[in-house]
Amino acid sequence: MKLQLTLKDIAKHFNLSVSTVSRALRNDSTISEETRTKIMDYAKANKYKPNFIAANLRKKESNVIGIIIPEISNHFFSLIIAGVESVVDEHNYTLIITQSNEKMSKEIKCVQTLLSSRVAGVLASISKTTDSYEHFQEIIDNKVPLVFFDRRPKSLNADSVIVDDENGAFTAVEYLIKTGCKRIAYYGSHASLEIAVNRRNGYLRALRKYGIAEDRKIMYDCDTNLKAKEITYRVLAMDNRPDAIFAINDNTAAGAIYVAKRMGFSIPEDLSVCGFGDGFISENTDPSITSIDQFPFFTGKKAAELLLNKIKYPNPEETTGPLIIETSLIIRESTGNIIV
Amino acid sequence: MKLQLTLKDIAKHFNLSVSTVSRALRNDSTISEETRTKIMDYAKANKYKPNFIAANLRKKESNVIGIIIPEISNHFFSLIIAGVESVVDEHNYTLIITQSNEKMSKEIKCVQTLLSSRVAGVLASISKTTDSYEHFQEIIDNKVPLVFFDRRPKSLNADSVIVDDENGAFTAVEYLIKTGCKRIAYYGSHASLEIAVNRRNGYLRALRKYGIAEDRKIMYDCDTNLKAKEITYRVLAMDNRPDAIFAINDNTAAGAIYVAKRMGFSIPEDLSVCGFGDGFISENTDPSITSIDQFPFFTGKKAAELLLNKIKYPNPEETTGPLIIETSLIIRESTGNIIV
DNA sequence: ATTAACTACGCAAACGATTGTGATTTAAAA
DNA sequence: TTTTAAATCACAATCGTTTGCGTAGTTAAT
Repeated sequence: MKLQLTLKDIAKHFNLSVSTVSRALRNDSTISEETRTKIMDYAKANKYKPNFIAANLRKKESNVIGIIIPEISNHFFSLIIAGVESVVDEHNYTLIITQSNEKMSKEIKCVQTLLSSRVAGVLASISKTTDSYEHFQEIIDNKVPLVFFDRRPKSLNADSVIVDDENGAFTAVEYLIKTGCKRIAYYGSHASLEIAVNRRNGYLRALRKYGIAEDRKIMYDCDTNLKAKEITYRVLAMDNRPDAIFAINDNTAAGAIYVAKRMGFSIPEDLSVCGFGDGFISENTDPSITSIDQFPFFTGKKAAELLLNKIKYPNPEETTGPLIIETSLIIRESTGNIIV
Repeated sequence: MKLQLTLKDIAKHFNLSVSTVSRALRNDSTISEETRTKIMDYAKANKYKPNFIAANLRKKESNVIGIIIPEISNHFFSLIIAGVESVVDEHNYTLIITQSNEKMSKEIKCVQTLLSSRVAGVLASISKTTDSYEHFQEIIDNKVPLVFFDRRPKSLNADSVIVDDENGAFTAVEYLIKTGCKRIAYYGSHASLEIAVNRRNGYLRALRKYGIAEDRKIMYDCDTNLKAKEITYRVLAMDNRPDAIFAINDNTAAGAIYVAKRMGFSIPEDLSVCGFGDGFISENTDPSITSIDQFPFFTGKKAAELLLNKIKYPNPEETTGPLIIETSLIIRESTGNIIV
């Protein structure tokens, strides 16, 4: 048995030329109806599979798009991948997934791989440690379409699909205020991440709007479950303790809740807690966590659609402004009711 | 600016032949030291990227391996992907990810894509709805190495890496018994899935070992959070109610806990609950859930290693027995202490 | 009957890399 | 000085497709 049937094999079988077979399979009308069906039937019966490699080489185009993800097993990103996959698949493209593991060195390697694979376009979310963008510039220089999602470089003129973190945070904090919270702590992350800055800004804007003074003493650098478990004892034991905690992600919120319950606080009566990101933890904690849904699947879809559009209508110079995904507040049990 | 530098471009620049450039870049000693470094320097300076497509076509081999996943956003599978990616990357292969969405029709399409992409090998976990295996047989017929992970077809002679579900379930239930539970309910899944059957068998074996009679009345077809929430009211309200629940996955266990708490039962005093799979929900519920870790990252690693080994040392006929991943019981708060 | 216009297909050159073989140069051996 | 072998590199085929162009053979128009 031949390993893989080729056009040449089919041509030989019918005593035809390779080009005729090729055209017949693409249903080219310059080939007679009779010959066409004859060839197509034979191809189907013998499970002919076009060699994408050869076709792509010849056509100098590719049906694969590449994606660079900080961490595949992160639920948020895996949902983005699912969204991307849904549209990529629909358009008969193939997805190559690479993972940076939040390290710039690996991220650079990902770019090399994707470029060597001559992908038609790349989707990327930069790693936390990335502080120079030459590798991404190289993608642009090679004129392969590039779209960032969620996390994007500050100093690069490229398309992107980002979440409206600022508004999301604002909405969450405003909601806390409307439920009667007057002293809201912030558990955030390093200013190096744009999303962290934006969420913090949303938090601050909400405070300002309702005339609540910003207090640095209850704003923490705390973005993991573990850190929240460490810090929350101190936070809730202080004089003039916060009556709410707004955390940059649900894992952190869960850590805060864990500690608060063990310290005897009841939630949301004594303390309201709100997370961000709606990982699926938030539904399973007790109480379940009020949070901000970022619609990662939708984000992935939009990013892929934008990329495919750029592939279809190439226009290297032009980049539209970022596509902004609006968030949604999901109210659960860890916050109180709005006071009218 | 040229789109992508090729060997021909470099050759032209130095007035050398393409073959010389090719050999120089692979550090072939038949090319003079001087020419070699000259070429390599130039290539590096101008960011030459070998065209994998062309190389693969010529060499009739591929540096990409494909994976077929039922659902990417499932945490278990995303961890498997991460494990796969880690070894695939280490060996300078590229990963193409396809998703069956638990549908056989899509799964067939995935196989077509992978075969057309002339992957060097494929990793697959079959979808829940797959009931014929011709598409996988086709992979084998084409002599491309194939390794199943976690879920495998019953009637196909292929390599696989599977979790020792039977022993895992046995260990969990034995532990429940040792903590004093005498009437253990089972929340399981359809018999169509091999893993469901195995877990159930482990459950039954543990009961037998300790002389506990199997009772069909407390064995349920219940494998989601929602179903658990529906069913548990009834389960815990019955006469002679169970003093423990062993659930086929953590989501289901979380649903049971949710209801049990609301019915006023305290866990684990009144009711022990044990899950399976150690999704990261289990750490964040209250109480956190005792569960069975399946080591998905490790499973992915092993599957990838097995596949790469088959690629390296092709031996189409021979398939070793399945590689079995042992599980581990993670004791948390939803179960009691062992009674000595 | 001659020319024009189709129809249906084949030829051959690409795409970019790899690799066996052949050719030239140079230096060493006889 | 001639022979030989090693060192360097070029030639050309090849992987499987695609595609512009050319060419038989047929039909229709003049």
